[in-house]
Amino acid sequence: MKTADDIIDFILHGGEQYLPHLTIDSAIFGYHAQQLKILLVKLHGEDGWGLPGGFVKKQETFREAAGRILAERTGIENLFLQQFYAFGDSPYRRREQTVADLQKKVGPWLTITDDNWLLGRQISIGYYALVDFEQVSVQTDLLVEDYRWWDIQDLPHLLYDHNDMVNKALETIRLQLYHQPIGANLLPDKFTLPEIHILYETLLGKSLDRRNFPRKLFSLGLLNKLDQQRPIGPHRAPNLYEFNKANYQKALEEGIVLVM
Amino acid sequence: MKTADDIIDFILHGGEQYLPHLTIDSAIFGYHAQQLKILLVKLHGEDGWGLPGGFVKKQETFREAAGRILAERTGIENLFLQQFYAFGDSPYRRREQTVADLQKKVGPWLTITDDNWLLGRQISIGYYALVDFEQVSVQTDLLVEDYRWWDIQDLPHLLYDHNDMVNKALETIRLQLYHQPIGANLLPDKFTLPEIHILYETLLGKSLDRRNFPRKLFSLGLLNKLDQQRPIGPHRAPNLYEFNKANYQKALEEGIVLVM
DNA sequence: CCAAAAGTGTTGGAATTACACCCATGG
DNA sequence: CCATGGGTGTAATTCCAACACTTTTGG
Repeated sequence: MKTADDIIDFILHGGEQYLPHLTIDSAIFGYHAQQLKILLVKLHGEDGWGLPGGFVKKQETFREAAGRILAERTGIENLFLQQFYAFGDSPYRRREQTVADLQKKVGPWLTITDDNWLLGRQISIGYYALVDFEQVSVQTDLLVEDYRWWDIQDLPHLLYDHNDMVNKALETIRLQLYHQPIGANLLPDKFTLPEIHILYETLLGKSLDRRNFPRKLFSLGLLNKLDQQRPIGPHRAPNLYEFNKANYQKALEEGIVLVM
Repeated sequence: MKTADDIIDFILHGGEQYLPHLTIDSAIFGYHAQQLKILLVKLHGEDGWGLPGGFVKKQETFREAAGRILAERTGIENLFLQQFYAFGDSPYRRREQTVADLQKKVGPWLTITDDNWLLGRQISIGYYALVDFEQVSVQTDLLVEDYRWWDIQDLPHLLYDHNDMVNKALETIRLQLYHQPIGANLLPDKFTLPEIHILYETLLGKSLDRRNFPRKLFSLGLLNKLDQQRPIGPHRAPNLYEFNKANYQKALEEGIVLVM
């Protein structure tokens, strides 16, 4: 989706390639400077910020679509991606998109006819992703006017029902945190104990004991201690750790019970 | 949906009233004779058993649709209903329904044209419900040829991806059990400790200590002891309990942490 | 040598588990 | 009176939470 012609073709004939009335929207969480952030985009023709999203190709799985959309936006492939909810109930989504609505969005250069595939009620399936902030480089293009990482404490009013989506995604992540390990996709390969500690605190929104917290991860065999330190200015250099991939994978599949 | 004419109208013109390409399917669990059961239906024109489902009206929420479909099938209203997943990835769902497929299903009396609203890829949103087995009376009609409660241990091969749906629903319920109370909709208003005990064991698929189990429910204030017993043949009559509605509701909303 | 952050062990209390005997009932 | 299932308390253990001082580093 690069040139203006491509976009015109998408608006008029996208229905030949994509499923109509269904989008995937992704809450992409990244972690940086001890802050949990979420990636929002601003599209040309839209008035505010929203979650990055896209349509599902007719032969594609939801999962593949979510991965493709994410790769298009962030450049990262093979992410931890999880479906968290299907959205269709908000007043915005129950009101059908009319010819006039759509015409207003696309501007006067295109004429929308009443059989356009984008008309009607749109539902959305939400996926969340946890990414290493530093690996992401967002591409702006003819669709995406701007993008930005936002503190989740400090979100603006988002388009449509996207605030609901963010809240539901966070709620799901917090619950999942008690049954699955999280972090392998939010942190760099090698990280320090304070880093993962603050990550968990940020996700759960509460403070965790500095001495007890690592014990739980160790007792589950999730961490390997490395023989390296990271210099961090005029302070004691913290040790580096990595996830024990085998145990991490096992914990993902079989589930764990964490009490924090 | 009662007469043959209604059904013909539904097949030909349902798209005017319902959202195309989207169904709601419900995993309706009931509990009886110390067995967790699931309600399956067999539709006219289909070869096997599947979950009861239906379409969403254009102005209806998913939630309302799930409730309406459930009420139509079981006669129960105002149920505990929970969305658990959106299904669209299985090979069956990615293969589009063709004119020939649909024609075969509806039989030779109707002619399916290539603009029929039922053609194409169908996705489904799964809801689960927990119901009191005894309150349910299923109606057969021109669509539903037969219905039956099945032991979940003993399910047949279901239509399409419905086995996946049942498994995902069970998995979700088991996880939810640790964070929300369950039972008010599966048990009669008054029940005995052994009944709720075996219910939890059945849902979790593991045995729970007969003396420790009730203590947890009591410590959360979920149960009121009644001054009644239930005669059960030549044995000691077990006491009856009811849920403490206020605490139950609070636990539902705020969440709990159960370790079992 | 100083400021800032990392690292590390122990203890008291709470929560969880494990376990066995008596009671009530209807036939 | 007997077979069956219901009811109940305690002790041992494990798990969890709370807590403060020492070490390292660069400036």
